[in-house]
Amino acid sequence: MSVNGRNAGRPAALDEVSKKIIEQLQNDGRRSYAEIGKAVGLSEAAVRQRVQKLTDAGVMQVVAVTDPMQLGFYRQAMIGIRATGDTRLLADRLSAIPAVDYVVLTAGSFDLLVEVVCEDDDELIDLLNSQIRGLEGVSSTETFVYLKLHKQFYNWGTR
Amino acid sequence: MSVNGRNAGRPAALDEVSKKIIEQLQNDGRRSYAEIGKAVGLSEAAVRQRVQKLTDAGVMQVVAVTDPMQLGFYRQAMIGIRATGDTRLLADRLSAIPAVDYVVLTAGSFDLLVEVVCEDDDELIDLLNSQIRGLEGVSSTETFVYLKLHKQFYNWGTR
DNA sequence: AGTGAAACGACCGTAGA
DNA sequence: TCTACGGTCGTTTCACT
Repeated sequence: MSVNGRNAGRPAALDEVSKKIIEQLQNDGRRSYAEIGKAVGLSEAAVRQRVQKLTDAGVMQVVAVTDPMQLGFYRQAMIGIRATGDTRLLADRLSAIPAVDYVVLTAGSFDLLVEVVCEDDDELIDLLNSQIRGLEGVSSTETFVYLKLHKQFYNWGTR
Repeated sequence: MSVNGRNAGRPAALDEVSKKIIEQLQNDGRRSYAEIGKAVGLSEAAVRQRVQKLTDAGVMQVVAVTDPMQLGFYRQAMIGIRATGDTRLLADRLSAIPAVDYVVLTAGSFDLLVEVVCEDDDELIDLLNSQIRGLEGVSSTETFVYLKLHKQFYNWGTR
């Protein structure tokens, strides 16, 4: 927790032990606390407390991530959007679209970037025409169809 | 497994039970097999076998994902890259840079999109000048600095 | 914040339908 | 591919430092 009870300030840096715990869970999210404890030199209970705290603070979460291709979603794309009006409202509406799995407000020649996951080209075309380009505040879009997702890392922050 | 032992073809669609299991683990990657079994109407051992198979097949993996902001990485950006030569080689070199956490080959006005995670603007500037723009095959870049990561979903494929 | 101990529950291998 | 079961190991709670 932060010193003053708010979380407005910049979070305190993690110590080396917590970083090691996170690394262990980045390699395998189901590794037991006891095993992690052995690796980082802490008791099982201590590891569990730290994981709990890290999770509660939103520093990390243990989740299943899936491979869209393996699940029948053969078409992914990043869509750059130029917008008018409040981009936060637009981001909310974009987030509500099931095929949209990533929304970020940016500075540069796009105001938003959204990643979409589709079953095929037809769904992507429909998505663009019927769901995205029609949204209020979307002035133009540019689509970058994924040819190959080369590499994706989940070790943000610890590297 | 695929019928002929290779994984070249399109994977078979998952049945409803496996989808439910994945959903459970997307909500909480540490949920016990017994608990998941209760939710999907299967024994603990059956759930365990299916999770093992899904993991081995690369359909899903349970991992810790972290929030870069909470770990002191206050600057993220997407970089669009126009390239000459073999983009696969370039993608390999980009993947080797620690600050790069996402590399995708695209069709469109960029040949690659890479996401980077930096501590601050200085690191981002250095990354662009010293590590990315100097790579052989990079003809131009365009940087989209993240103002706010609005939403990120991990339920790719199941939606 | 950490340890240690005891009760409980989860996990894993194996056998069998 | 599933259930059933027993041994082992992990997790949880609590008292203590």
